[in-house]
Amino acid sequence: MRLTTKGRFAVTAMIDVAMHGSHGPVTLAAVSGRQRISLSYLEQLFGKLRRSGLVDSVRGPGGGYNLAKPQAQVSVADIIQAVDEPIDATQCGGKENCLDDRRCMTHDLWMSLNDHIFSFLSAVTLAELVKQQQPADVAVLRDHRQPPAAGAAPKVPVTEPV
Amino acid sequence: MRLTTKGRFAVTAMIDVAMHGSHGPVTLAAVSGRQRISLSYLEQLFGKLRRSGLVDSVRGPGGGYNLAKPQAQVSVADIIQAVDEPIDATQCGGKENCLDDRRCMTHDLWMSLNDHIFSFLSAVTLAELVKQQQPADVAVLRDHRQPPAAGAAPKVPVTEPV
DNA sequence: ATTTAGTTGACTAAAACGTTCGGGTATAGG
DNA sequence: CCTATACCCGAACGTTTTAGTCAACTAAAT
Repeated sequence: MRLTTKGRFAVTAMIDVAMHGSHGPVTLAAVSGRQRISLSYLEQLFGKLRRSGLVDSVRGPGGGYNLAKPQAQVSVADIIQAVDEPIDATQCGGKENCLDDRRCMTHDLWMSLNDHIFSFLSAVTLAELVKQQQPADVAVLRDHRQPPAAGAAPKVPVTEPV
Repeated sequence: MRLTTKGRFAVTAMIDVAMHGSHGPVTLAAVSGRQRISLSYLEQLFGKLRRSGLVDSVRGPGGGYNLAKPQAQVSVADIIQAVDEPIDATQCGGKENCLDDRRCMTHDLWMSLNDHIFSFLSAVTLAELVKQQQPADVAVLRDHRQPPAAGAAPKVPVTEPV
């Protein structure tokens, strides 16, 4: 699992769609305007998100993108995996001939690291991020949204430091 | 905390130094030969590792690099931070004006993510990696090392999946 | 029909990665 | 002193990835 800024753009955009998609598809033009992400770049990212089954597209006027699944069923890991190239932190591609014909020393380390980070990112869902976002950005939503839930905004659940 | 292959090279090289540094400095030429990493690239990486206080250098014949601290006090996070550019997953550089003059939505998410990954990598020390490596690579070490400890090679401690 | 908006592919500039090269400087050994 | 060793430094290079642009296309609503 690679960690770059590309994945962050995708997550940001998905949060935006989640927050504004309550009554109809969200256009990329709107996301672009709100999040200051290039429209064409968004098109590339959402192409991948769509092919990964994370969003559905609606063409034509009034069209745009909808989440394909409930917010609670979309994790950050899903999003990042959809847009980032796999990267394969082990370089040997799962084979064990990375160094001469033995397995390279960091093989296990990076496999384990991959697993751990993936676990963490899989545990953070869009629903949680949206919930966390609302109180801070109430100003942005002064249009058509229902008021934020009562006991809102628990922080992102960081599995406790080791 | 960015995650690229660059950090892996650094970790691999540090493990190599840790494993072969028991009686004197380890030359980068030796590391290069064993780990198949370009010598000049290693020089760049070790320049950073040295400036970060992770290794000490000894010049001249018989010189090379020594760990500057006990293996148990060097974490993977230390190594990666030394060689990888900070990257600042929040893009706004800690400021909160990423989007217009408000904080961008993913600010908290990525801060939290950074913290979590950092915690994980901080908990994995060189000592553990070396210990884990020995049984698999006994063949490589058929020179001057003491036999591996009795109950050797616990896997890298993955904090359990969520 | 026209407009909206997704879909696709090619193309670009800038950055990062990994490497190579060419020169330095300090030091141990003869 | 001389020389081989090995760290030190910086410039240049080719490749890949980012991030963004552009143009042409398709589907659907009015």
